Amino acid sequence: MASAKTISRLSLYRRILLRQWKDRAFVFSHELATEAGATSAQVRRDLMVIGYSGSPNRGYEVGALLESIGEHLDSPKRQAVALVGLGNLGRAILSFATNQCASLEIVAAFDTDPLKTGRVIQGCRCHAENELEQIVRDEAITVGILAVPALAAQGLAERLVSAGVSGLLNFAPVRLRVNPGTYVENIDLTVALEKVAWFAGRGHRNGSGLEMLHNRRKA
Amino acid sequence: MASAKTISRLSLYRRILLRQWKDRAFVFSHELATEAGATSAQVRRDLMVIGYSGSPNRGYEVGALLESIGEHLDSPKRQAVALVGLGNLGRAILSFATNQCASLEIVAAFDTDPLKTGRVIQGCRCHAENELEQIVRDEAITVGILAVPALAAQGLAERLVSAGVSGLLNFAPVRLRVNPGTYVENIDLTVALEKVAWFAGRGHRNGSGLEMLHNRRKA
DNA sequence: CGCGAACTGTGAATCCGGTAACGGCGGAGT
DNA sequence: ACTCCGCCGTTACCGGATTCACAGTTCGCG
Repeated sequence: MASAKTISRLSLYRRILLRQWKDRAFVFSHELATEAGATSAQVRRDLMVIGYSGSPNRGYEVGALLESIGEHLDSPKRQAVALVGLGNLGRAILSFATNQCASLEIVAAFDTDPLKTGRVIQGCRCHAENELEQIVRDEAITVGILAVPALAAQGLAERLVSAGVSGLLNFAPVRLRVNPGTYVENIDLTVALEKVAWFAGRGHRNGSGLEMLHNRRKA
Repeated sequence: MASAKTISRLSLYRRILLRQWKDRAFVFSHELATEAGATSAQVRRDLMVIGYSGSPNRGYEVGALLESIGEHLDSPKRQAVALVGLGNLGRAILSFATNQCASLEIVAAFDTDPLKTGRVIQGCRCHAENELEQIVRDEAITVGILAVPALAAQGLAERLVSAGVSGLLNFAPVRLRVNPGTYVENIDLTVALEKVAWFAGRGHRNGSGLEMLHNRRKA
């Protein structure tokens, strides 16, 4: 049905619409495209997937489009998210995510540091890690964010999954081994940095044919 | 020649080798594969690209393989990196990157906060942003990391590029418009989180009988 | 020394995603 | 009302990336 790439782009389209065209009536595919770093054909095709139709010569009606994207991206019920690890990275994620996603909420954070456990940081209560299973079950948490050192990641991932989490966003520089049926998205800073450095040093082309995470400019 | 995906995986292979098989003599493609979350065929393909040959029934010689990867990933000269933005995210990146990459070094950081400028944070000196062009030129910085708010990102990207940077790692939730020839890698936390949530909600679990949600047609 | 097992290297086939292209429609101008 | 223009929806196509499959090679062993 909808591929992961399409989902990513839909999320991006929504953010763009909300940020700068919330009050406009209509928007064209090529406008969304230039703003998202894609082509107009790609935008149209993504919107075809979600089944929303614009009108010729007018474009897409912003309000209805946003609603339609929401229906396909957001889970019918609100999804609860757990953040594991409250170092610099964890706090950065917390401040990013709190205001951003409508249907997602970080309802609990975990850390081993006794200076942090029990306190409320950026509106989110920090618990000790031995309470993890309990709270994940009680709050019906389905998504986990791992912002912990590499050595701790695998064990915590297993605990999260066995407590009911089915989606993981992993910042630790390790490939997690989880049971099939669990979705893992890895964000690997080291790899990303080395990739950029490689292109900066040698290849002088922009990332074409890459996923939308790469900017694409036309001359 | 080598695609971006291959570069990413090579970087990952190297890290895996260094972390856990540094002292072993030989390694098999399927071992690297399971550790990297890939298939053995993929590993062999990637290693074919860099022109390193293993020996049948033995596998790849770890030391020589590491060296060969290094020749293809690392720039002949050491590359200097600038980090712009020293909020939580910036500091997290700093601590990640300092020990990790051999041939990359974050030589300067920038922030607008006068409490930070002039100080040395995690072994990296923090400068005011108006010194940016000067320092980028003096240090021959080729890679920039943007860990700043969305509104500031585009302007800083342009300044970095015009001062000589040719690769950007962008954490701001904006698609940068830069001149062609500059490589941009976007890391978009919001999009990543929404993607994970989507898969967690409508999971791709392998069991049979998962109901398909149908697309509403809009008139 | 020959056999079997296990791994590598690589051409071929397949899969996937993105782009081009074209028909259709709706509003604007005359 | 008719025509024209621009944009949308959709299909067909294309190129890259991944996987398959198999030949080639090396080592251990009886």
